[in-house]
Amino acid sequence: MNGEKNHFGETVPGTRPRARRRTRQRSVIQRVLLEANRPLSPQAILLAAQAMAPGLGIATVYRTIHTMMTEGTLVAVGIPGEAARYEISGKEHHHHFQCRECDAVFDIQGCPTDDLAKLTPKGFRLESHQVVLYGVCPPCTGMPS
Amino acid sequence: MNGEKNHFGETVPGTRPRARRRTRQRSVIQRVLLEANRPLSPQAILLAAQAMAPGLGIATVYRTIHTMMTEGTLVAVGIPGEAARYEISGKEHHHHFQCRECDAVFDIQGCPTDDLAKLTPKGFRLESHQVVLYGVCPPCTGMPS
DNA sequence: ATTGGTGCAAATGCTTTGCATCCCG
DNA sequence: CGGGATGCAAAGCATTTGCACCAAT
Repeated sequence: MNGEKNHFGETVPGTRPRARRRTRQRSVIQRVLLEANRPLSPQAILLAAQAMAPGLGIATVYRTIHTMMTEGTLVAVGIPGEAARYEISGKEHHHHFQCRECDAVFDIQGCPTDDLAKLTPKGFRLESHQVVLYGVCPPCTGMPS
Repeated sequence: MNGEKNHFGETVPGTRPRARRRTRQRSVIQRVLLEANRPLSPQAILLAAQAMAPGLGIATVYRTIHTMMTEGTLVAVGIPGEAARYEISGKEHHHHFQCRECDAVFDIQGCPTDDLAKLTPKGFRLESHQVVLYGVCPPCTGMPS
């Protein structure tokens, strides 16, 4: 999947230009997620990370997301009809609010755990949950900044 | 995007084999969604619909989904890290439960509306919400059928 | 005959993967 | 030196779109 091919379909070595390598890109990605303090899409992570580490590739972002999800240090936040966003786990349990106007997702505090437990139908075992509120965020309601 | 092209890049008419046409595929798709009575992915809708109407294409599924969403007769249900699923709206307000084992999504009754309203931070305007519970469904807990 | 719905396939866009290379120990 | 991490590009999929053709009016 890399380098040029000769007439026989074989890879010609050494045809790829050198790329500036960066190590421990993972730390850059983690920093981006920590500083944002709200769920980000892979593309948003890429943009922010590239500002700190030019040349960082999208594949590294996805691989890091996958690794951290496996470790449990990152959690996915799903919004209907949109790409998943991700945020550092280990924070206090919380939920999210998405603005219909600007699409941004915000963390919100509090959780009606007990009330949700009551919704669980008989025969089902409840393990976790997710709540997403939708509406309009302060900037988009036209409030003065 | 269709038919064969000549050496000048022009479309050669009549090169596409005839397709069996079905009309009002929309009604087929609606029926699939109604009978399932739980959120389905576009691919799942396609499979079920093709059983009733062979030759029905994926494009029609997506177009119908888009039309119905615009009308408000269909709503998207988002699950983290997965493709959106869709279900007929107009039912009573409700939420969802996803089984970790088999990935199926079920409707559940009840909604702690007031409790959720209390979570809304100052300055935000709440318009709607979504709750997803995760766990294990009865068949997957190893219960006798 | 006209209009809208539809199948097909190409196009688009996001995510994953193969490979060679590079970094660090 | 060797193993793991990374950039790049191709591959893999899901979704959207262009077009011609069919169906119902």
